[in-house]
Amino acid sequence: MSSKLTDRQQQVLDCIRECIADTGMAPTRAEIADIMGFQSKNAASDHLRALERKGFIKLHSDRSRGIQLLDNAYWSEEELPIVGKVAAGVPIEAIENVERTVPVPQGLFKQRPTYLLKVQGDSMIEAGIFDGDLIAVRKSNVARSGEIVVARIDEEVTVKTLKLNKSSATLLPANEAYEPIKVPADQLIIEGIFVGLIRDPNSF
Amino acid sequence: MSSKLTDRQQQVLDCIRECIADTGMAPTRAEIADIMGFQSKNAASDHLRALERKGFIKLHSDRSRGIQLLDNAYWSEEELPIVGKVAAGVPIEAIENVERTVPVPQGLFKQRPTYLLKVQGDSMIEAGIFDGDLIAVRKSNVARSGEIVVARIDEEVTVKTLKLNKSSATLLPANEAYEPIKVPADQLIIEGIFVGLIRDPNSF
DNA sequence: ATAGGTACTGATAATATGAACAGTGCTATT
DNA sequence: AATAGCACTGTTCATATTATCAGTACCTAT
Repeated sequence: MSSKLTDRQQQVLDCIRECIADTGMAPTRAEIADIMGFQSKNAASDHLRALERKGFIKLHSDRSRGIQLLDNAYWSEEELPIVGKVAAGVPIEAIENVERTVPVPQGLFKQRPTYLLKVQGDSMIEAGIFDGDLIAVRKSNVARSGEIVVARIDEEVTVKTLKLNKSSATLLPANEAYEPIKVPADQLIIEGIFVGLIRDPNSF
Repeated sequence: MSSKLTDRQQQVLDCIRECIADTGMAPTRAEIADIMGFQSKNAASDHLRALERKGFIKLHSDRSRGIQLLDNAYWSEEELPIVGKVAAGVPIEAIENVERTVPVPQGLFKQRPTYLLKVQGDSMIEAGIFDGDLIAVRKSNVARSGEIVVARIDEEVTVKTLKLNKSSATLLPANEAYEPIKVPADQLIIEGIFVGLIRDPNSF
């Protein structure tokens, strides 16, 4: 239903977004024509109809500036639990008790996280993941090679970059001081995939 | 200047907020009158003038639905603007146009950010700030030594760790490949303080 | 070759909306 | 007692804005 936009339609949509970001108001047909360089207001009308038909905006008929953005409009917020601490160095602690929850809106990250983990240790600092950071994790039991994953070995949970070979998996730290961990494929349990990071320098 | 609102004025302001949250459009005088139960559109006009005089909204004259919620009102919810890109390497780009907005809840960071900046360059990688990261910035024109700040030199904006001496300031990169920038105290303008970081590995 | 989508120009009519003015009643302050 | 701000009703007028119709031109798929 929501087919793709043409270049020109995309430009008009961007123009509407800019207007709203700029003034808080949606533009009129005349304003769109002005910004886009149309001689006729109807050119703008045509584009708006196309954008509505393709599901990107909603037009409120007979209302001034009655253009409503639809696609990225629905950010519903969700409280995500911090389910525990995860070692970025030596694996230490298991995923267990919910310490507290943090409001994470849908749409903050491209992939929707399932829960948050507080990072302990410094084995991922070269990947920009520091001690104390919160990482957003999407629950998954599979992962592709190269992704940063939350993995469980025995009863311990750790965050590392995953490298998959034929029959074995390697958990790669991002810190020269640590050694890669090689695990037989059947002993490795993927808990989830790293989909975002939140850092608060003022949280202790 | 921004004196307090009367109960009725507060109600009108809330009504405007709701309208915008609901439909994306500001209400007309007639719609406000309708929602509030006024018999006359002018009652709404009067309230709008009062709200503008007290600094809560901006009225765009002769424009339909030309009601703009001002600073304290507009972004106080959750949507924070990404106001531009900032160089973490060599300063390149100025704070300017709003690209898009991202929903950032109140309690996500200890200090409430005013806006977000997209980081360009790698001069802060040892501080865990990577190219493409969004940094949350609280607007401020003062900062303490040791804080990570967004600073403006001439017309260029950059993010660095601030070190203050007697009469001069030093902007310290977190990357061995870059040199500290020493600036006379009067040529340095602090734009804001780093209060949080958001990274989305899937955003591109 | 015909139909439909895209991408416009140009003009007119209908209506939505803002602005201005003239009032009323209340309350708090000087 | 007078003044000012608040909180409205009611009306009129100018203009901002949408809606619609009539065209032109180009391109693609049937």
